[in-house]
Amino acid sequence: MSRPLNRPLTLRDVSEASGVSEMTVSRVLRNRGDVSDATREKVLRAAKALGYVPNRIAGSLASQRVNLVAVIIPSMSNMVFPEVMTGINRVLEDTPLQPVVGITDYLPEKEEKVLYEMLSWRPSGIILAGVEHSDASRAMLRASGIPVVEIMDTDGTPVDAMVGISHRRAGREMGEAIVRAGYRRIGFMGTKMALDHRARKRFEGFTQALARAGIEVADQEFYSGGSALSKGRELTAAMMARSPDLDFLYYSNDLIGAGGLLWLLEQGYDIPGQIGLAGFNGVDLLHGLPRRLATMDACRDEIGRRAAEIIVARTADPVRAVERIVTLAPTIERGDTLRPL
Amino acid sequence: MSRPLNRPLTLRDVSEASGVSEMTVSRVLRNRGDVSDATREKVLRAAKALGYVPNRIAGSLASQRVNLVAVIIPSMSNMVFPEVMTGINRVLEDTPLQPVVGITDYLPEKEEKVLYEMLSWRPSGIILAGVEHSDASRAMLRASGIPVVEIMDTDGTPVDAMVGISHRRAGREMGEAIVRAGYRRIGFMGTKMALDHRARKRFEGFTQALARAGIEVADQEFYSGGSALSKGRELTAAMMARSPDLDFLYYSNDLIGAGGLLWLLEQGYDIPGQIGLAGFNGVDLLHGLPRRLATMDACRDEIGRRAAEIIVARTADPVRAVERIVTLAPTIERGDTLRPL
DNA sequence: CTGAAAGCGCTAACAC
DNA sequence: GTGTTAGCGCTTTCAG
Repeated sequence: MSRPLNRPLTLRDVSEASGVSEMTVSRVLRNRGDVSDATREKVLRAAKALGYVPNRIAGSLASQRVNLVAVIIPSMSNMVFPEVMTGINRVLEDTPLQPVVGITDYLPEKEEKVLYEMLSWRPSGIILAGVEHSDASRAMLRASGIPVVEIMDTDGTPVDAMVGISHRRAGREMGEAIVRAGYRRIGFMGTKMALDHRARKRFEGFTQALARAGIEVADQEFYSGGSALSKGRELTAAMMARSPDLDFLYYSNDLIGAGGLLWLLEQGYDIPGQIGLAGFNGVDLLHGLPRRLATMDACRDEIGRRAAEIIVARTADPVRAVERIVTLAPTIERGDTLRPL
Repeated sequence: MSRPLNRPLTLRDVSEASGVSEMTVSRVLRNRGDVSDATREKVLRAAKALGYVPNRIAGSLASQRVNLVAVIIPSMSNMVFPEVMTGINRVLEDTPLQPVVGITDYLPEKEEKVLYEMLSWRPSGIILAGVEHSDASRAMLRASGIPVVEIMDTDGTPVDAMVGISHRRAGREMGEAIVRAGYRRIGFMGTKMALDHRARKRFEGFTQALARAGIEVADQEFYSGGSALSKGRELTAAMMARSPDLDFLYYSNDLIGAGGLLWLLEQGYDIPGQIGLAGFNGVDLLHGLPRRLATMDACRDEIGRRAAEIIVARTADPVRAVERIVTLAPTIERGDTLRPL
């Protein structure tokens, strides 16, 4: 029972089946130019009957237009990125543009490779996460001659356009809020940050805010891999054993924060009196936990939307000036784990 | 400060810059055929200096080969699918094939549209979720003449190949395990299942297993949208208020199950003595909860891997016979919420 | 080992 | 409204 590996149909097949020239068939199928209703009917019928699917490879080569937008992100399992994708999708849905996703696994070399692959398809625009890229990547982006939007982070200089939040500032503001709420013995937990620039920047902003208040991070711990929730438990248990006098824990993401929260509640800690907690991201998931973790929205959906809008605007009219740098302002959600002022 | 919307480079540019014919430049860039080291050097140097990125549109048209694999899934925020993607990626990484993702939002019309779009790029293979598709979609798949692997679910007839688990059987087995553990007053909570065929099949298998034991589902509730964790709480609270005598709750996914678990623990229920719980999927997240929810692994990663392997095998050698139907066998993880036998 | 010619399937641009 | 012509940038094929 082998399937019929038959030659794919071409415009010519539809042309012959309908008795209309290839050119007119092409016009009908693309809704371009005036075609009489009679011919249109004939063509559509023939195309459907044959099951013709146009060949965009040929079409794109001929028209020098490719309605693809390359979206390059570090990971799909990080929750954050699917949400950014949702924002992008919503905007592109109303346009002829189609997103195509590439994954870098947070590896600069892989980013370079993926970018090269993507560019070889001559997309209409590129959206990529982060502002730190290899020299080769930057060169490719610049040479591509297409709109490029770097997203998530605005602490840096974009090749072209940029949409995101300042993670340094996000960390700083959370640090300030914590200090203002009266906490003094503060621990930090997060991913190993060698390649996670945004986590690093949040940490930098955070320590800076503490420093201004004359406080140092009392304890810290970094992890990699594994289920974030249980990591949060483990790290928290270990840190509280080591530094039982801590009165606040700042987590680099909500999931490990949630794990810590669950553990502390089980141990009978008084939250947020005895100890306060905060995470980062504002993930939806938190809404089902026993307490709402204090966090900061990363504006994921809006970042996706704004980035896509820039691509759309530039694609429609490459000349018109559009905002090049969009800095969104995340707000602190105090939840139930950050003492009220 | 407008960017240089310059003409993209072509092989010809590299040819002229290096003084080597276009044809030989092409050979060097694709590592095909024998080229002297001297020329190879010259070409590579020129290409890099110019920042040349080949045009795959033209290349694919000429060679009639496109190294893309279309992957069509309902959603990216469902956790399940990113994990399937991971499996697919791992296999394709070692090949020239590249996955391209399309999202259907569980809508048949959208699936049809996305499929059409994808096919218009003449991919080397298609992986798509589910076995229920519109007639038009099936027709397109059949006419495409390329390997098609339907994934997740094996309760149905594939167009070509199929990799997944039997959701009907999964539901049945969980039902049997619950009955065997001695539970009798059983409630069910899940998504509205009009378009989620897999959830529906699990439910069918589940009720069938209960029926065989002379039991009917004592209460049931369906939801849509919202944060799954808090939905789980709400649904559970409502159901326990309505049917306080339930001794088991079966959830159509782990996230709402986790929400229910948290709520029940807070209310002081004795789990699994007074009331037992089970979900579906085996999501990693559960490992950080106060109790491990009983669940059933959906084999997401393996499904992705096996599907990709089929595509790879068929692409390498369209004639060689490969398994057409791969039914994986998920096992029950009893966790801490299903009474031991 | 290298090059020249032909054409992949479609569309831009121009006739009629 | 509809058809004709000439490529798009590359690779296949064949000749040297």
